[in-house]
Amino acid sequence: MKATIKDVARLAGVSVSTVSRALHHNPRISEEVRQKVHRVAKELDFHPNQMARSLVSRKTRIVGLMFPGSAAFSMGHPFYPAVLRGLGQVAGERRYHMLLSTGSENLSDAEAVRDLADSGYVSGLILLAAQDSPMEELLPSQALPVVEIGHPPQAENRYYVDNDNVKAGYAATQYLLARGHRRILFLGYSSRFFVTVDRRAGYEQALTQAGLIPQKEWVVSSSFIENTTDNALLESLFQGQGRPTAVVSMDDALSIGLIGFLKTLGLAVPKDVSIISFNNTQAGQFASPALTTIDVDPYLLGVSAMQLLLDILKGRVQEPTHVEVPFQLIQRDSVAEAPLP
Amino acid sequence: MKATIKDVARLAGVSVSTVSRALHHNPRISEEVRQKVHRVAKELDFHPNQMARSLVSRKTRIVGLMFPGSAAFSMGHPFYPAVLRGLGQVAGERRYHMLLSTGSENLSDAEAVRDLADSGYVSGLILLAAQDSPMEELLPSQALPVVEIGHPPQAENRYYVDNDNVKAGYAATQYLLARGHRRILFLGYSSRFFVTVDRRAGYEQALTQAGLIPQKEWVVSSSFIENTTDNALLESLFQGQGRPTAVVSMDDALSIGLIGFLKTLGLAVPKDVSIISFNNTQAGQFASPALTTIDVDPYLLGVSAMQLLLDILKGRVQEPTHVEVPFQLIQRDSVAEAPLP
DNA sequence: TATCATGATACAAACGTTTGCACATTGGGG
DNA sequence: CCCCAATGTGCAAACGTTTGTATCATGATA
Repeated sequence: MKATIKDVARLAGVSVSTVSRALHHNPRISEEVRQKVHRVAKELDFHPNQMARSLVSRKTRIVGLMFPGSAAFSMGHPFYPAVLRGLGQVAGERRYHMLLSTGSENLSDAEAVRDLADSGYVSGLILLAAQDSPMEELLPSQALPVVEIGHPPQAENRYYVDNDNVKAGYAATQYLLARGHRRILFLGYSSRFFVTVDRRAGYEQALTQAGLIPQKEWVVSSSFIENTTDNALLESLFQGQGRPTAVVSMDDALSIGLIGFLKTLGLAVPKDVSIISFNNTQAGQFASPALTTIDVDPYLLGVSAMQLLLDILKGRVQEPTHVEVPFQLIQRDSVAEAPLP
Repeated sequence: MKATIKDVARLAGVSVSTVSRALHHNPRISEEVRQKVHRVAKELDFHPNQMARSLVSRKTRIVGLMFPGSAAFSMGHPFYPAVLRGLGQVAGERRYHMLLSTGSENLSDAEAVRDLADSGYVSGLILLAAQDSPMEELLPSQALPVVEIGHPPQAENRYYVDNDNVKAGYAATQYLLARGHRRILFLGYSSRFFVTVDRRAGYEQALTQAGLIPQKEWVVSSSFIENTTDNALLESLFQGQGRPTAVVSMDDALSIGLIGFLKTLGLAVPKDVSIISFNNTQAGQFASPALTTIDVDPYLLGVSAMQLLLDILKGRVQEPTHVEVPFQLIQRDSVAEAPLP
């Protein structure tokens, strides 16, 4: 049987309320009593019952985590474990716990969020908002603070943490332009993803600024796994004279797929085609050639998100804010000077 | 402000206790009242306060999850997301939630488990017990049901879910023996992992039964990333006449590393060396050659573990049990007939 | 010596449920 | 017509905390 606050009170020879205050370092308690209470508590291995505590305080020390398409699915990409590491680090330090959205197969993201909120177990929510989803309307109903990682379209009155992906897309493109490339392809997964949209804006901004006109046909999505029609499209693009000499690719996995694909067309990276990539994964580091890539620092994304949420819960943040996490361009071997025209 | 049971009672014109019983389908409540209560509850979007509920029932609808070296770290390997998917599926169906062990960097596995148990938030624990760890002594103190995935050395009075890894090791080795191989190497990560130990036993059993004598020097561990000394060892083993013609490799990632490594030695898979692998990852499926591998069904492992734990919590399982999850040998292209001697 | 401010502690209500028990209503059997 | 079983409801205690307010010493002030 676990020790309760009453046991501590009895053994310390004080009242229950005194124990409570002593453990909370309330200044109204004398140093002497405070020490004694702490000693007894330790002796009994007393841990306050969180349920009772939460019942009166109307708060828990748990935050809900919502990964797109349920945690288990997204974990396939190294980005998410890294975010999780950041989240867990801060949560652990501040003695919070993390509740995973249990992703049943037949449960939409929005339903999963609602479920988390309704459960009553969490005091706040962290949403990995990779793509647009209809969770807007149901959040106000529960009065739960929400921090999003990756920012939603209309983000004025939301709390979120993100890279400046427009700037990142710009930087990547600029890096290629500076090396003489003029025919630059933009390769992403799907325009449903926020990152794709933002980085594309940066890409077009850089092109325009260099006096080039962004071509709609040169913005392509593919996954190199299922979708053979996309690959046919890519194949036609890379045939012939006016082919791209460089690619801005939204993810290392995509880039690695691309390298293999280009090889089948007789094109070598970076000799014939340069690639600048995103996400700095281990796979990209060991690929050949090793990928020049932009590290968006998912760990820091996680750290910042959890810090922001816990600060909100503590009442230290009032107005909707966002935190920008810096990215870093990592030079390796997948980009070369553009071949002479 | 959220609706409480009192609001429902008032609006339904009955007492609080009647509402409680009505919602729990207590037979003492008349059908008429039951329906009315349910209607009002739905109308108010009433969700019972879990804290209050847990306070009296001394139970929560949360189970704690403990991944080795903290969730975020282990997620790098596709095995764990798959397990998580299974766990989440069952938890979701049965309206349970999952609390992640928040892995601060400076927190041992044992401490993390203790933290979970002490938190008071969880009613049971699922431990991904990949390797030996000193969590034995602290579990009895808390009266928390624990289900382990992957079984510990002395497993008599524990609940766990696992493959029969001895049998799996035997089957893998047998598969090679049946194709004429006699010089078979066993390649693992580290003998600290339970799976390595068990499968090795199966491996040796198969060899012995075929009239061969297991060689201690032919049980090697490597990771092909950091550890160059292991690779030197492997290199010497694969030089010269009496080299292995086949390998039993504990993981697809290891096998893929091995294929590349052998290539540098001028040896081709499966022509010169056959490989049978474990874990049936996507990487192994797309590797060249595609890996012949044993699928240990991590999803089912997760499903079974969560089912077992929830059944224990429901009081439907009394005695320590274990569940064996079947594995499956998937034939692809990394194993060939042994070359003639 | 009586009064008061000060500091330390205790009392008791409240949080939202569940559940053992008491109570009220009904209809049937004696 | 009375009693009793059966059926349906309500009362109130309990779960383990937190916290506003009351109480109690103590020593200083008048």
